[in-house]
Amino acid sequence: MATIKDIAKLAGVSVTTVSRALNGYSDVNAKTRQKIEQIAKEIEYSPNALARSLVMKQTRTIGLLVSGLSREGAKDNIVFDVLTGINEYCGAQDYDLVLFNTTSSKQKEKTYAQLCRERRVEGVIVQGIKKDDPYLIEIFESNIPCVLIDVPVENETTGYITTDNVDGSMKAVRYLAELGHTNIAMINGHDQAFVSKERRKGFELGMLEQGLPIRNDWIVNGEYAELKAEQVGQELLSEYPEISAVFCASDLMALGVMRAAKQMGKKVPEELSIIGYDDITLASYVTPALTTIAQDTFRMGYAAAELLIGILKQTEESRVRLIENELKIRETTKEKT
Amino acid sequence: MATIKDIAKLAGVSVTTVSRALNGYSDVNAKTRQKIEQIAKEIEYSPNALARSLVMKQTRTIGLLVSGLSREGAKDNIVFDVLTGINEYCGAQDYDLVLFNTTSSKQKEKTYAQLCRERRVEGVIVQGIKKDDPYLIEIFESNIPCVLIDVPVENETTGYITTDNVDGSMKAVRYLAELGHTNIAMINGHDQAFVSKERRKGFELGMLEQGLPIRNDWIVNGEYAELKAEQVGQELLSEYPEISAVFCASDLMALGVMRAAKQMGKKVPEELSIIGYDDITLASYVTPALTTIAQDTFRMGYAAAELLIGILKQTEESRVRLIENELKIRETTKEKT
DNA sequence: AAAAATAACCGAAACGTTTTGGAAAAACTC
DNA sequence: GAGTTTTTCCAAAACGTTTCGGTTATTTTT
Repeated sequence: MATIKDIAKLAGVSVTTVSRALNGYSDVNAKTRQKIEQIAKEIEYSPNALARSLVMKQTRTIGLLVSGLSREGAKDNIVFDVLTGINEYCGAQDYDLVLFNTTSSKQKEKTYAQLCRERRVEGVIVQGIKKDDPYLIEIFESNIPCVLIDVPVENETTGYITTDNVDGSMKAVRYLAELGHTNIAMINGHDQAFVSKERRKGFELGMLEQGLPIRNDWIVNGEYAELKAEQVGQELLSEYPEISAVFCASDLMALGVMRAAKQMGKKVPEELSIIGYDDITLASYVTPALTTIAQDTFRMGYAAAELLIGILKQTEESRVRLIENELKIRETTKEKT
Repeated sequence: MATIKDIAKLAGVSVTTVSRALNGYSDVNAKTRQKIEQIAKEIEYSPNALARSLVMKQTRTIGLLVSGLSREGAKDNIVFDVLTGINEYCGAQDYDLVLFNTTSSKQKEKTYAQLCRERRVEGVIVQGIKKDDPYLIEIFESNIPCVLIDVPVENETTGYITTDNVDGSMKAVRYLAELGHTNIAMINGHDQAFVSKERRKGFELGMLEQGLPIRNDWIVNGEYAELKAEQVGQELLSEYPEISAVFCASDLMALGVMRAAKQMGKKVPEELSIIGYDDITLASYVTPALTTIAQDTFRMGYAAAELLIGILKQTEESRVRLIENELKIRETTKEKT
C-alpha cells in the first residue's frame, strides 16, 4: 500500500514536505504541491488513519455501546432510529462510528474503560443500559466523554438525552381524564429502567392533578414485553372489570393489552381505552391504530451525537438535552360511555 | 494514558519483555510475568490498538457500508436485522465494526477504496447498494475482501449473500394457483435492484409452471414504497377488476395495496388475495395479517459476517451463501370463489 | 550593498506497539 | 569442567504519520 514515503521518493522531496503539501500548509511551493498531489493520485495513496491518529492523539471516532442490538430489539424500531440519528450527525461532522461488541461474556473480561481506551475513541454513546449494569459506575467514574440515552447521569464528561417522561405520562392521563375516564390503570416496565420510574411518577402526578385516585394494585409490571403485558393485562382486567382505560409505558406492552382485551371480548376503544408510549412503527399500523405518546427517537440520536461532539469540542456547557414528546391521538381511545 | 514503557520502567525490565509477558510468550519468567501483570492492572494499562495495528498490519475491524441507514429505512426492519446478525457473529469472533458514513456528498470526494484503506478495515459488508452505484465497480475491482447483501457479484475477494428470490416468488405463485387464482398481478420494485429482477423472473416462471398467462400490463412498478404501491395498485385494480390476487415484491408495497383495496371497497382476502415479500415485523401485526415470503434477515447478516471472515481467514472456498425462504400463510390469502 | 524578512524545504524525533536476532546466565550432559 | 542446551532477557528496527526547530536561498528593506 502506498505511503507518504513512496510519494516523497517519486517527487524528490522529503516526507515532511509531502505531509505538509497534502495537508494544505502554506510553506510549500505551488508547483511542488501540484506535483505531489498528482503523484498521490497516480499511486492511489490514501493516508493511514492509524498512523495519523497515533501521533495526533485523536481518532475522530466515537464508540457505540448498545444493548438492544439483538434479535429481540427489532420489533420496536427505537434502537434503530436512535442509531440512525447518531449516524446522521456524526456523518455530517466527519466522525466515524465503531460498534463495540459487548456480549455479556465479553463484558466480564474487559472493562468499559479498557474497551474505549483500546480503540482510542474520543467519546461514547450508550444506549439501552440498565441501572444495575456494572458499566454504569465505570462510565460515571471514567473521564471519557459519554452521552447516555435515557439514563440521567451527569458530570463534567458525562451527559444524557431523554424526553420528559413525567410530562409525557401526564399528557396521557390528562387526555384520558378529558375523555371522562376515572378508573385508569397503568402497565409499567421493569424496575431497572430509569424511564419506568419517571413514567410512573408522571402517571401518579397526572392522576393527582385530575383528582383521580391512585390504586397501587392497578399499577402492574409488564417488563416492557408484549407477552408479559398481555398476561398481566388479562389478570388485571378480569379482576377489576371497572377499569375503563389503561396507560402503558410502551407501545409493545400496549399491543399486548390490546390482545388481552380482544381475547376477553372487550372492545377497544368502546369498552377499553388504551394509550401506549414511544410511537413505534407498529403503533400506526395495527387495528385499531394505537393512541400513544410519541418520542422522536431519530432526534434523540441526533441530539445525543450533537451533545457528545459539543462536549468533545468543549463548546457545550450543558450536559442534558430534553426532547419534546407529543400525544398522538389515534383509534384506541374514546370517551367513557 | 499508561503505556508499555511505563510498565517497563516500573518493573525494571525492557519493553520487549513487557510486550512478550502480556502476550503470553513462553520466554519470560513466571515471577516477572506476574509482576508485570500486577503493575499493568495497577496503572490501568490498556494496549493501544492503533499502535498495535500499525505494526501488526491487521486491525480486527470490518467496515459496514449501509445505504438504508436513514430515517426512511426504519419501517422495514430489514437493515436493522441484518446489522444485528452481523454484529452477533463479529462479536463472537472478536471483530469490531466501523460504520462508514457515506452521505452522498461525501461519496463524491472519497472513493470506496480510500474509505477502506484509510481505516485499514480488513473487510467490508455492503448493504442496500444499487446496481448503478459507482462504488459497485470499485468493490469489484479492488482487492479488499467484501461481502454484499443481495447483490450477486463474485470474484476472488468478493462474495454475496442472498435468498433464492426466484424460488420465493414461485412459491407465492404456486400457492395462489393452488387457491384457484388465475388472474394474478405483480407489483414489483424498482429496476436498480437485483432482487427485483429475480422476483419478477420467479413470478413469470411460476405462472408458466402453473400454465397461467403472463400479462405485461399486470406487472407494475411500485418502487418498493408503500405510497407508490398504493397508487399503482389502485390504478391497476380499477382498470382490471378481474384481478383476484396480487403478488408484491415487498411487504411494504403489499401494505400499500391493502390500503388501495380498502379504499376501493375491495375486501381482502375475500375479493382480493395479497402476498408480500420479506416478512417484516409489520406483516404479522396488520389486519388482516399479511401472507408473505419470509426471509431470515438476521441469518443473512450472520451468514454475511461468517462468509467475510471465512474469506479473510482463507478457510472459505465458496463465495456465495444462499439463505432459505419460507411461505408464511396468514390472512390475506383465500381460495378464489 | 548590507541587513532583515520571507519562502521553501528538510532531518529527526515522536506516537505505542511487535518482532528479529541475538546475548548473558543458568542448567544440564558426559 | 568443558561443551551444550535452556532459560530469560534486551536493543533496535519497524509500522506511517505529524511536527518541531531548524537551514538555505531568495526577496525586500533601508
